[in-house]
Amino acid sequence: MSLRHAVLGLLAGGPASGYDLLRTFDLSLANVWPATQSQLYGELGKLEKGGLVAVAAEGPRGRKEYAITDAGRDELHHWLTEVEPTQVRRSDMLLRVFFLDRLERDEALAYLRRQAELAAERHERLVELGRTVAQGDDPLSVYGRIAMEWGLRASATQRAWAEWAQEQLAERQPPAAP
Amino acid sequence: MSLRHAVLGLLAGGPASGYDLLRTFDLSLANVWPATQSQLYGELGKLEKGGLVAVAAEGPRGRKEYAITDAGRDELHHWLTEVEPTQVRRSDMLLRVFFLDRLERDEALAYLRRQAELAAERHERLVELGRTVAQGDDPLSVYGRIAMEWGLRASATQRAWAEWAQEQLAERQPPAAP
DNA sequence: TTTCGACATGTCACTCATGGAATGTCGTCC
DNA sequence: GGACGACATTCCATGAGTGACATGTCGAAA
Repeated sequence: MSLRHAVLGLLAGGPASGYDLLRTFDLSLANVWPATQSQLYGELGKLEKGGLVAVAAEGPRGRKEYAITDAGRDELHHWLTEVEPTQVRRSDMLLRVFFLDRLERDEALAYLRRQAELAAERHERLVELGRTVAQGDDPLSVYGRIAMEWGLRASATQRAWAEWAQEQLAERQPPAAP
Repeated sequence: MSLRHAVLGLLAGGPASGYDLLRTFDLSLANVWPATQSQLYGELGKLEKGGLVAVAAEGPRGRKEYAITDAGRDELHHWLTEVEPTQVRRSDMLLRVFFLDRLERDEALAYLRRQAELAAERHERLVELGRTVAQGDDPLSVYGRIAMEWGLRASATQRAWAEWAQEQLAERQPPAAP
């Protein structure tokens, strides 16, 4: 439901072709809203049919440059200011936690340890990403950094949680004496 | 992809009908993996066809009580110990952040303020939930509390982030003098 | 000049998820 | 004994996401 708004949001920054958008997705939005070719081109077609975007120019290789229309701008504004974000709830990482008692104690601890590791890796990757890109002062970089900060805090939180959970488990069920 | 494992995980704790599972979902797993009737019954059918669960007994009103099979237990164990959780990435809340420069400053601040509010509400709801249920010492309660702790920390983190982001915005673009 | 990589769009088949509706049964309370 | 709420399953339409495949063009370098 939100891909259309992601497209509108990007086109609000200037006209672009499907191909352009695809690269922008990979570069900046991939972490919060990945999209495949088929989805993107399909969505562009639907948006055009709905009058929210229009073909502004045609280039070589069949390139079609899309531009946002006034109707599209209205829709984007409405989505940004009036539609409540749906909180993400599905997490197979947490789902597994519910079933940790189906495992041996060591296996359960290993699982939590692994989650701490993964969170640490994700954190590291974001720090790295922050060093290489998004140093600019342009709006997308500024807000990109704010979004990235979310990722940094989230991964740190997850790591701390996974370590805390290991302690809980260790305290609760001390291993049998040899 | 994980609904099947959620079902297997629950059935590993004892046989149950689709209806039973549905209620358990609503009570305990709803926060990490919601499921609808149609999905659940569909999944049970597929699992039975695949030999991972079997009808253990039939009751009144067409009730079919399903039990996990050895193959199902193997699959569950495999999923718990060897399959890496897919990190959740889609977030329309963060997607909007990228487009905040399309808004007036006040609108952008209002958006972030609202996200802080929502996080605080979610936190409050979890605290409340923690008071009313999950006081037991049974495995599902214990691990349920660990999962809940994740939610508590995540919502606290999100709130702090949204407040930080407001400050960033306020510092960066001081309102024009009157 | 040919060839190769980047540019560029599009389709298909499949699975997952959502939400709603239809259908019927059992037990209990009045 | 009738009405009602809880129990219980199944079907269907729609839309979103995935991944693979198909097709073709342009520019530059070897």
